[in-house]
Amino acid sequence: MTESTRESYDVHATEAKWLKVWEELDPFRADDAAVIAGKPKYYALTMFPYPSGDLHMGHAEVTALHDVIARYKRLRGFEVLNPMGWDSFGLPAENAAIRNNEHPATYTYANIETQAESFKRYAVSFDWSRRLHTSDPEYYRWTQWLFLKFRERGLAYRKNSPVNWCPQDQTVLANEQVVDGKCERCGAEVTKRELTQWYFKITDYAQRLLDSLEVLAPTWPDRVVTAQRNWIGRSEGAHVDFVVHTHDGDQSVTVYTTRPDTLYGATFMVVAADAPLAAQLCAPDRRAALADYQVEVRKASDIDRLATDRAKTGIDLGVRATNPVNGEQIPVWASDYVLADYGTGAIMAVPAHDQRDLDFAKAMSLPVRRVIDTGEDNPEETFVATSGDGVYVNSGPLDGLTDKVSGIRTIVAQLEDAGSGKGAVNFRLRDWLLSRQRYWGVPIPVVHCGACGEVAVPEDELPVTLPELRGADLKPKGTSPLGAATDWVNTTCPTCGGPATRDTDTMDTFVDSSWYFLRYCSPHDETQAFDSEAVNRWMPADIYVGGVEHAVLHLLYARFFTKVLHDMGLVEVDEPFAAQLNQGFVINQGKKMSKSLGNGVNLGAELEAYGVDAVRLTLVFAGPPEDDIDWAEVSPAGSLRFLQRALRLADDVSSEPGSDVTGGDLGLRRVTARTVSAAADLVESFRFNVMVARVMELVNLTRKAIDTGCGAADPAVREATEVVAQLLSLVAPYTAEEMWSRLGHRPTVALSAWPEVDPALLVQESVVAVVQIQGKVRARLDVSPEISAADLEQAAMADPAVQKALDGMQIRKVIVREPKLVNIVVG
RNA sequence: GCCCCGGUAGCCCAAUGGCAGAGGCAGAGGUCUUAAACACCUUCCAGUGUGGGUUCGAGUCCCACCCGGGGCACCA
Repeated sequence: MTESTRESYDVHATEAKWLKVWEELDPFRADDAAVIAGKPKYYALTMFPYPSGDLHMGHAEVTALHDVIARYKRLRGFEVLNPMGWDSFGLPAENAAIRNNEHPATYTYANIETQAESFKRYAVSFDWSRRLHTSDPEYYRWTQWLFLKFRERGLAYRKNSPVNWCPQDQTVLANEQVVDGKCERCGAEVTKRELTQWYFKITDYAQRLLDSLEVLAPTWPDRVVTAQRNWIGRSEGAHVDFVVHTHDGDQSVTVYTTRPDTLYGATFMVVAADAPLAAQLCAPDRRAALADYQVEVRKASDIDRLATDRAKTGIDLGVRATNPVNGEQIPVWASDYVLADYGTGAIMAVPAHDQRDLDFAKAMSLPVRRVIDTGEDNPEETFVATSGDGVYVNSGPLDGLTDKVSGIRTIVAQLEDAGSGKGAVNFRLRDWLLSRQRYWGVPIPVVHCGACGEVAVPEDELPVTLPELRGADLKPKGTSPLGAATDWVNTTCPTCGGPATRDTDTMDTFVDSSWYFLRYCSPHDETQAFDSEAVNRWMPADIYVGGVEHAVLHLLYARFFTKVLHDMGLVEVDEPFAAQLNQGFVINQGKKMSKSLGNGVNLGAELEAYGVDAVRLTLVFAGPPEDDIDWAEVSPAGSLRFLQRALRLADDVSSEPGSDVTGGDLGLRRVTARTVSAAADLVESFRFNVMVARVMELVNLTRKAIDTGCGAADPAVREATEVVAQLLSLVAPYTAEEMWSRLGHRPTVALSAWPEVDPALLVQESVVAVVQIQGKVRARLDVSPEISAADLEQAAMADPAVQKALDGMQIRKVIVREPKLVNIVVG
């Protein structure tokens, strides 16, 4: 061993050297012409970052994992589209601008440059020619265009409704952005406000969004599919019409129920206290009480509402309703336990078989009537509602039935015959509230005209660019800061030419990210949002790598957008992401990294200490991609040692490039072939950590072959080392490139072809067959992989150790699984 | 409360129903070295959360429970 090979590996010099070469070669540009000519495409997509500061460990992990796939597919002969951009509108830039008295663009674009430089150093194989930023007018012009198209189709509309309000960020929030009653971004307790806001009608797509999950389920993570199913929240039941006898006459009120079969047990009705219906139905002498109650309800935050042990409250509206199946007169109440925006905002209460109704009945001393005898204690006495199957009682035509399905079918048929109800489906999903009262976002391209009303800005006047505001102008004050730019707000109506005002809200930044993956397909097109041909060429994204925190936010919205664009005939696919991989978090010492805990790990410092390759390798090797990585439990120093070992192999190889390998050491050749074959399966199934383990194994064996085996001159050693360089190129591009170069090849290893495997090398010469007696191993036999069952059994029986163990035993059964196992059952 | 995922060596993790160990970290010993670092070699370590079941055979399949992580939740 020479002295020089024992010198430690100067990772930073290697990085500088190859970064320059790659810059010149520009090897990762996706070529549309190649795909048109018939080369198979692969669209590798990773969730684009928000430009807050420099890259952190999370970015390092997701892009390291993502790049394994992109680089693998490139070696496998695919034309890979691997774009990167920035989700560059949003609150942090705006808050920084207020703090520093500057424009949000300053912060945003400075951070983008920092992150872009870091990504380049990090050697992710992105096609930088397709880079986009959602805050560029060239991009958001088309976000506005899409909004107008949605509006034309009736999928973007304005309504007045109670909305989620974040008092900290001074803006409304979508349902999806309220987590446990708190603002997803800042953690402040969310309150309600009644405002006129823009919505996307995502509820029109609820069923299709649900149905397609079936198609996605095999290739999407379970937790994402489950989360979306839960979020869409389909339930089946019935609409039932009750006639309410109000002071102003009879009024039909429809309730939604999943248990129409318990209709005979409905002893009262409840309407949402904050719905207009409550006031409509209310008896005159109860109106003051209702108004008082409504004040109480509005004061309660979502946090209070969610408290599980919260006592039921409500007021009697002083009117009665007729139960359509038995004519019974039941009281009508208003309460906040019924939600205004789910179902019809009114329910029939069946306290015997619904715990919430029972709690309310108990609190208000309302009657309870059991209509299903489940064999459990009677809820009328225990105040524990029963919800299972049982025998129907007190239920007219249902009496005697014993299962829910036929109970529901019978009662729905009866309601439909009588014209007082019908089967119905309901969704938990609400429309997507897209208006925001903040500055740094896409202006809504609508003007409000006293004469013409709401008027779309004509397409040829897009983009409606943001007015120049900075610093204190941006301070949140409950209405959009855009309203202060009076020159901008005051405009003329595109329809009548009269004075009009611009809509001052901006769009939720999730609108921007709902279509960026389409823009990547033709990022510089100045005439349209995207070129449909290019989109049809590349879409769907074959893999989408990103964080599970978007399980119901971005991923649901992007699916909705894609389905709408499909319906508009603009894209062929109706699902954007064929497969998905969610990485875990990088944590430290068992906890999420945070400033307050002081356990943050700085990516830049790690890269400085161990180099890009060692950090990437550590992240990929740590465990399954979905698992969290505790940085305290992994060893970037160990990764660096391994990379040095691998690199040293390349120095030791002494055969010439292109040497005929057919006469090379067969044992090593077999391992090399098996490693290549296994690596392909492992990458395809996202088991990258195991793939790395296989490469380590090959490195160890090649080392052994050089030192104590066939020797450095054997062409099998070259073959193995070249495979190491190629497989390592998926994870450690600098080291792999350096190896490739030292092996006498021209750059770049990233574009070398996936190594071919001679199938003959995958066939084992002999295998070890295990002979068990009662499941215990008694002998091991070297046999041919093609051995017949009879021959294997015979060989097993002939083995002396087996014969000794079987001495005097009665053989009951022999199980043979050639060529690997014989199990002899005695007894 | 309902639903999903997981629990293998001191640690991170492998294991088409067929010998519990591929790889790594940490530890121990050794070779090399004046010594150390580097490198290389050798080596210790669990019967798979608990209890049942299916099977010739279970980490793997089924049931119940415990623990950890996640989703939904006053959604009728």
